[in-house]
Amino acid sequence: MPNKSYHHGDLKAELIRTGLKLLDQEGYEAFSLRKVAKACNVSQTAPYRHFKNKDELIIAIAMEAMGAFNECLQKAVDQHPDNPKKQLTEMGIAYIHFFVENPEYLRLLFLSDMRYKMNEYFCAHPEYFQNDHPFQTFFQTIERYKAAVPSSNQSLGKAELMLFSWGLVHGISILIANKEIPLEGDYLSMVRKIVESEKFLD
Amino acid sequence: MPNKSYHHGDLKAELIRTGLKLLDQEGYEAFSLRKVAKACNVSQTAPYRHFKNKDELIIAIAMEAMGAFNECLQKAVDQHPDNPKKQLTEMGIAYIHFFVENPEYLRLLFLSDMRYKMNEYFCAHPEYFQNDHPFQTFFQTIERYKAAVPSSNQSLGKAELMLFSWGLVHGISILIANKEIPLEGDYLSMVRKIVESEKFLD
DNA sequence: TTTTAATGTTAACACTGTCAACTTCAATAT
DNA sequence: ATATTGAAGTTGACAGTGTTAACATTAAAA
Repeated sequence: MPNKSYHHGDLKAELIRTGLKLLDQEGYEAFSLRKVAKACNVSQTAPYRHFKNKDELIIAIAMEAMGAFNECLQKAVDQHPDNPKKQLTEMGIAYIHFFVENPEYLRLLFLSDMRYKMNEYFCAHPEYFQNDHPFQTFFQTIERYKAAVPSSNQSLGKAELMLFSWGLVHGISILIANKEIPLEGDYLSMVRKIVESEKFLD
Repeated sequence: MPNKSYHHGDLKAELIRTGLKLLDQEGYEAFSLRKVAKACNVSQTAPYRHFKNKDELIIAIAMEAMGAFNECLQKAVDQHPDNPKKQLTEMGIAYIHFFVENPEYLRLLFLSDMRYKMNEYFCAHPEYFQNDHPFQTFFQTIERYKAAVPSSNQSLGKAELMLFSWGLVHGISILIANKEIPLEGDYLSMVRKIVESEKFLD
């Protein structure tokens, strides 16, 4: 039953929710403020009462997506509380799995122009960055691993290991999600082989 | 000296050249057909005599960029004709270096919506894909390496090694170029350490 | 020399983000 | 209880976008 009152009640939340759905359905480039407004049965300019401009709405949507992504990583980590190495590999696999199954999230979070604007936003709001940002989850997992297996990859410091493992799963996610690389068969088993490859861990 | 005649002479080439410059200067989202036309001293709709639509111009521009990128990879490979392993590592480093120094190329070639349209284009024009596409350069280098060092990474097949090494340099390029990861110091020496890390080659 | 097709132009359309000005209405202050 | 105010909605307008249709120019082919 549509709320026919002049005031909507919770437009801000519905804009984010509807926006995420539209972004998922129609892609980043086709995304338009007016469409979101229309989908919420509200005038073109109503969103401006809740967001300074289009970018800020997209950033809010991206925050939602970032949270979901981070939860996914954290869950993988939490399933192996006493095994830092397995935490790292399972988190890596979860990373790839999440983005291959949700390619639109990948574009929103990392592959669109929004990425640059979000970086600015994070600089302006460091408190967010320090809490449940995937970067932190990744970094902490690396630190636990390095602490638990001090002999590991002696030639690579913490920063290099971070760049190595993050870069690896990030790149693989994109290559698969964007169909950059022709793959036959089950990508997940390939990914597991790679990520667990003893050649790069331990 | 501006060519004042009604017909331009070589508008198509100038559109691509000017377009690449604008893309580089103002970024992908700010890029507009009308601006390119204006920059070429030509009416808004003149480009439509040479390209079916905006996408086709961008694809043409991306082809140029793709060629430059592939040349860069090929050059790195050619500098070590008798050392397949060094070919692979140096190509990887060149890969990262190219995109970190030309982040707008990275966006154009891999991070924008254009990526998807280009994939469709490649499917329609497989002859291009088979020649000087970076994918081929990468794949051939992997194959030479695998042939030269058959014992390498026994647990990983050619497809997995491809996904591993390409994913690694691709991901690292993006993390650095997009400033996703805070880096202090010289990124190139870090990259060299990682890519040459004996843990993942041999 | 005539024809024609390639290459240019102008005018218009629908769509976009955004602003200014106006309206409604719930909550607060008197 | 009533007046006021400010948050949240509206309409209308503007400049910029991609794109199409109709027309103009001119180099090359017939």
